[in-house]
Amino acid sequence: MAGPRRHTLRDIAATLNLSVNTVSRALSGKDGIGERTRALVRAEAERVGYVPNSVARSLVLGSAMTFGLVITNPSNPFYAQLISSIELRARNHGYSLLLTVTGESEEYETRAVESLLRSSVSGSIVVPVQASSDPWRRLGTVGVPTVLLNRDLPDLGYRSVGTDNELGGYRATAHAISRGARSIVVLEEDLPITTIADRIAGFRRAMAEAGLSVPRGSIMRVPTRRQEQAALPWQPQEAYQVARRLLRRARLPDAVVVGNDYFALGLYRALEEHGLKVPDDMMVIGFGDYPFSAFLSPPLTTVRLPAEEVGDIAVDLLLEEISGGRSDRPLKQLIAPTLVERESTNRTTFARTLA
Amino acid sequence: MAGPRRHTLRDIAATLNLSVNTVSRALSGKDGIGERTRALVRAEAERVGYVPNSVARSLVLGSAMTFGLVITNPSNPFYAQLISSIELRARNHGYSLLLTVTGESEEYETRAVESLLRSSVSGSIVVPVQASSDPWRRLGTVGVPTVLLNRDLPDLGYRSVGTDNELGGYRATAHAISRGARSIVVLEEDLPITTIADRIAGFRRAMAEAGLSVPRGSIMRVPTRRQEQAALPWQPQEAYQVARRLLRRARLPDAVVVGNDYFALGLYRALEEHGLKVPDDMMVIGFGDYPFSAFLSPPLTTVRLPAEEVGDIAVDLLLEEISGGRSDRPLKQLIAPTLVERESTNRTTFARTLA
DNA sequence: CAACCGGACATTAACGTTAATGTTCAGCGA
DNA sequence: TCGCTGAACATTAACGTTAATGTCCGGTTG
Repeated sequence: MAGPRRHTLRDIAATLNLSVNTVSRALSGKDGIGERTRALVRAEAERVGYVPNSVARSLVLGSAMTFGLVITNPSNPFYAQLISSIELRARNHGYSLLLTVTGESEEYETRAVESLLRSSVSGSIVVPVQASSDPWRRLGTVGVPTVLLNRDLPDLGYRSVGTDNELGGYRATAHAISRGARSIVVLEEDLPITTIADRIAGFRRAMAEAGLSVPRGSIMRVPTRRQEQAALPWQPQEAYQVARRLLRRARLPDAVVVGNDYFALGLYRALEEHGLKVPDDMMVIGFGDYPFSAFLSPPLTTVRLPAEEVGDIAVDLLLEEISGGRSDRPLKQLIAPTLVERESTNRTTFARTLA
Repeated sequence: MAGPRRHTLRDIAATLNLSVNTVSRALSGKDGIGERTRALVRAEAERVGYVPNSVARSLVLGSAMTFGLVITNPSNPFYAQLISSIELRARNHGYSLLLTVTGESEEYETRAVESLLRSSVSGSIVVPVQASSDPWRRLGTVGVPTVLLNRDLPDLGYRSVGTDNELGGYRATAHAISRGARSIVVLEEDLPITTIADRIAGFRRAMAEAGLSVPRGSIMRVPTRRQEQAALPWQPQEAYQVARRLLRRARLPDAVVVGNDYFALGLYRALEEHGLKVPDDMMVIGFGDYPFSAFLSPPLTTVRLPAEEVGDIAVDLLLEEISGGRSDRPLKQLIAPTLVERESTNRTTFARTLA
């Protein structure tokens, strides 16, 4: 497969007895070229199957027309959708996508920054592992436009897009309350990211507004696996373990709000093993509206995240940042998620478990 | 964020009164440089935060140390895992990943090829949309090493890795038969790819070996959405529609083997609506062992695909192709999938539906 | 002591493209 | 007819790096 050498502008110039510059201008449609010549050049380029070398182009133009996309875990359906929508929109604007997967590992994240700098990407869209915002600060100092995706690093001045997790947590909780829940437990991932803190804040706000107390043990944490293992479908299993601990309690909550729909799977399993019915014995509210959630038994009420919109805005923000145009958009953009009501909160009889 | 100009080798050379070449050699650890000088250079590079420009490097070396990864749909959990494992291994070998999403669209695929050529990737790993292998032939002629992933294009001489779908289809079917199924229906995606044809071939082989007939209507097709919509979680819904058609039949099959676990979700729903129980009224065998499949109710018996192994081999094959080393590996590699037995085929009573 | 050697660095060229600046010459007006 | 103009092209430089040669010089060798 070690094919023939690629044809360059110089080759075409040589066979047509033209200068390299003329060929370049002819092909890129600039003026100052005779119509006859242009046609000749185009024909020859076509004939030899000329493909412009965008590495050389990048070097002289100082821009690689490439975005760096740094994602923690493509196996998270939300991120998978983000990848798709970002790739599509970036390409529509002429940019390619350099993908890096960090797997929630700060070490990989640091390396990713270095890699982005080296390849002189035009900009980068990043889901930070968080905890430390230092690696990403580096990008800014060197002048790489950066947009934070889904998770914010407030102490950097970067633009960011994400879902309004506080609102999501609020809506999930308020919905449960409106369906009669009085004691609610939250199952959240154990990561130091704004996303999760926001959701919990929303939960607390909804509880407070309803005058409900949030006793100790209302927030349960599901441990996170990192690095290589992050891509593995671990989440339902880990959530299942935590759910079993929950179900050993003397007093069970009326509803459980989970941090993502994988957790709901684990919870469903634990409930089934305990002979408890959703929603009559316990209501479950998910987060993410994953592809399977509408098809669970019972179908899962969940907070739908506007992945496509978030991805599109991320690209738009980055494009604005690159073109340097001040925009009327806010620096930090939060898209409101919507609650999708399904059977897992459709409580008909109110068979409250008694202590 | 339009930061300061990046420091180059020339800057360092100037401040240290050295030649550019010396600085380059000092930093890249080549010999012919005095220890004192090397230390000086390294210190200065550190001080100014020097980052090598890999675009320039790529230009002179003729290799961008980049792989093109062309995937149809990241929202397919199998591909999501492939992306993760390929990215990890590629990066471990010093390669970056240029991601393209085709969404099963031949138009996007053609554009992707052009884009790969332009960016002079060192090689590419490709899930072809298939039907036409022409765009990919182009890569070969220009000398871009290419490995086909998961779907083969037999008429090109490219290396390929994938799962042994024939074996997968066979094992799924044979398992159903071993659990007492005599009439089996297959639900497959409506795509002209080897993957699906192979699975069906495996199904037929298993049926033939058991002396069972495959009447018309045994293979049902689930239509595919393309392009932008390909990322959407459409599959369970479409499969549900097809499953409803199936359940209107006078004579229902003992088992249904589906082309991917999303389809199983749609089937579960349709069965539940018809008041039919899995596995006692009908057994279901999935394909893919998606993250949710172990947590369905009942847990889904399914064919597990060795995503990580396939991804790793894809990278290895590409590396071999690039280094030009003939290897002892076969050109086409098929990894055997394994059957994961769960409750959806654990038939205890044999309540065969009668016509 | 002259010739040689090799370490340590400098100089030059090259990668393929684009941008800036030159050159040529036909056509035109004064 | 002379000089000017501008279209159509050529030439040169530049992007930042690496590779191939060059040069210098102190030290070794016969």
